Amino acid sequence: MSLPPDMDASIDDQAARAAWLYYVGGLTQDQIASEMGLSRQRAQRLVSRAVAAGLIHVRLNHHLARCVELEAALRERFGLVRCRVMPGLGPSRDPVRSIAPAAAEEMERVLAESGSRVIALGTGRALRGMVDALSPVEAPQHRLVSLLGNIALDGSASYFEVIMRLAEKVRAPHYPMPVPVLVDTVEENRTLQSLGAVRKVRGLAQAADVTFVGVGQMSEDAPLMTDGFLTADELHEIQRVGAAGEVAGWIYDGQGRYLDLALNARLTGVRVEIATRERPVIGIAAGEAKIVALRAALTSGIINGLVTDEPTAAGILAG
Amino acid sequence: MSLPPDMDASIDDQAARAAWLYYVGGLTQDQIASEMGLSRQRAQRLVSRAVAAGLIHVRLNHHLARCVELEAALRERFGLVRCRVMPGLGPSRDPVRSIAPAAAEEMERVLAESGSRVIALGTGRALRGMVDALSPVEAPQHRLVSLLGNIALDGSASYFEVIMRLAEKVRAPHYPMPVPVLVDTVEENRTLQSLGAVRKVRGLAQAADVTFVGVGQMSEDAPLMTDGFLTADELHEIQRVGAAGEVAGWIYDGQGRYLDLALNARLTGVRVEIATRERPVIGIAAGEAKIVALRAALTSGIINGLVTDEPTAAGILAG
DNA sequence: TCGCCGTATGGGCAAATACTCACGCGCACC
DNA sequence: GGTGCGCGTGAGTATTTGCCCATACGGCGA
Repeated sequence: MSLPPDMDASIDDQAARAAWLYYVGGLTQDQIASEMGLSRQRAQRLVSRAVAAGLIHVRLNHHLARCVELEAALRERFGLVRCRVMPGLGPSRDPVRSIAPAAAEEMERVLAESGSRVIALGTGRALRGMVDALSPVEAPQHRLVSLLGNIALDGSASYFEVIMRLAEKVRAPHYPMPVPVLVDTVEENRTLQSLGAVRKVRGLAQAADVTFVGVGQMSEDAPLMTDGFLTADELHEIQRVGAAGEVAGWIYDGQGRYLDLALNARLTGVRVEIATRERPVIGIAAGEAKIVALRAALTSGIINGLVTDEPTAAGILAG
Repeated sequence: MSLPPDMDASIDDQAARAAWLYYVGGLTQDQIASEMGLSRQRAQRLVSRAVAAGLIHVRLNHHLARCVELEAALRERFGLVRCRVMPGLGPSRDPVRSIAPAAAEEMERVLAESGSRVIALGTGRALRGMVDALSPVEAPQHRLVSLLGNIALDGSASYFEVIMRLAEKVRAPHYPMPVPVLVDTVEENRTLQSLGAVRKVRGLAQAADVTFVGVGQMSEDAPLMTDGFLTADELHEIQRVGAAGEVAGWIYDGQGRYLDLALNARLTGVRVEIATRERPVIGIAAGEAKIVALRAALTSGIINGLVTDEPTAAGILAG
């Protein structure tokens, strides 16, 4: 997945230019084709490529009354530091599409601070979407630190990589958690935690000025299970003891109190503790399935900032 | 299939929602129509309205190699503090469309500062475009001040209003220059300048931390003439003494030295003096006609920041 | 060298979108 | 109360776009 040297760069350049002419200039693909000396089909492919590759950002420059209401209600009820509610995209559409641009704006707001900040990051599809939607900005004054590893049980590193992508975009020093998410035994965990490198990253993460996390549901489609960290049996067992959701792998109940599980001893990542106004924890999540998990995390204050979509916000408030 | 029976309060809300579904959600206008319970034509109109009203922002998330080169060359040659070059849109297209989003980003960068800043603003189509392209952000810590009035010779106030619009978007205290751009006599000017309110605004503008200005050409299509501040005869006279361009109404020659004109004594606005690294002056301008004016202003350092488009950048460097 | 395979290209076509026009409704002015 | 005006609406239509497919190109292994 390394960036090609030149050929693709110029392809991306062409794509970006075509998309610029299309969306900003308002030219038709025919006009773009003649302007750039291409066939119309090629112009079409370039525009569509630019969109697919995220070379083009579309953002809403208008706060919908309904979303603002929901934001206010959520702020009020849970005492949130930050809250954004984006319009829903209707059922059967991935809500990450909707919240990613707003999450990116929240991140940009932090990155724009001129003072040096420590920014901690979880993992997950929503955070990955956020990073993809982010405009590249030079922000080398900040430090990015991971709350948990990105290596699955089988050793594969494909679990949604967030911190490296982000670091690439903003050119900030970054501290990935250099360990698997979950280890097999308590002893292995103890050994890992004693490593200087791990201790340093943990310390940084615990001192983060702001934290961005996804929120996982504990229903049958729990990310922990689909990503292979839990078996179906383990999931059901944990559901029985009242699991409602999970942040960075740490599972909590319906009131947002962390559960005392055997699993905990094998988790290597940092547990996000109660968020404060000075050190907020922003949850990035949306979807019917996550409503319960979000309400619980908001109730106890595991997260005190939220970016979500309209139906999810309504669902949280309905409970 | 319609989600909530909620009559979306305003037409803009509907338009924004439709555009969101279209651009972010990727629904077709047919799907939007059934989702929102409208006719397809209405959905189409809403989307197009949202685009026209600037409810939707499209930005490029990719720096084109050619533009980066031009930026580097301009930075180097004129010692610029800030420089952005956006892709051109081809001839016969308004270059303001191209530079407005980039100018808005520059402004957002300033607005994102947490410390309090004084931001001075000129007038003109380019600045107006910048403000239109700006995302609304709460930035009440800053103060916005106008470099010149917005009242034309005939008393009309329609001259591109920038500061009020901007203040509305960012909710910052603002200080418009409460006078006509140009008065009839030197005495009138002296009277105006002695007013406390005017003195205060001038003082603020002169102490601005950052200044955004348009740049006017002095060719036959000079904004000063088309906006009615100069007659054709006056323009020709001023051209004869070497006028190359104008910033906030103050005319300078090909080296960017302000000219000593009779007109000056009747101008009420603040003259932008040499920009510094700490107090930069950002020029927002593009177009074939403005190349000479821009090169002059850059040469003497009337402006030390620039947002322009590709052909204009190339033209400036070619001279 | 040949043939195969993956990839990119342009033509054609159906779907989607933008535009035009005629109509209807409400409103203000007569 | 009539009349004209302006705005919004839906139907119809021209344009634009997205997609499929046949084909050309180029690299690679036999």
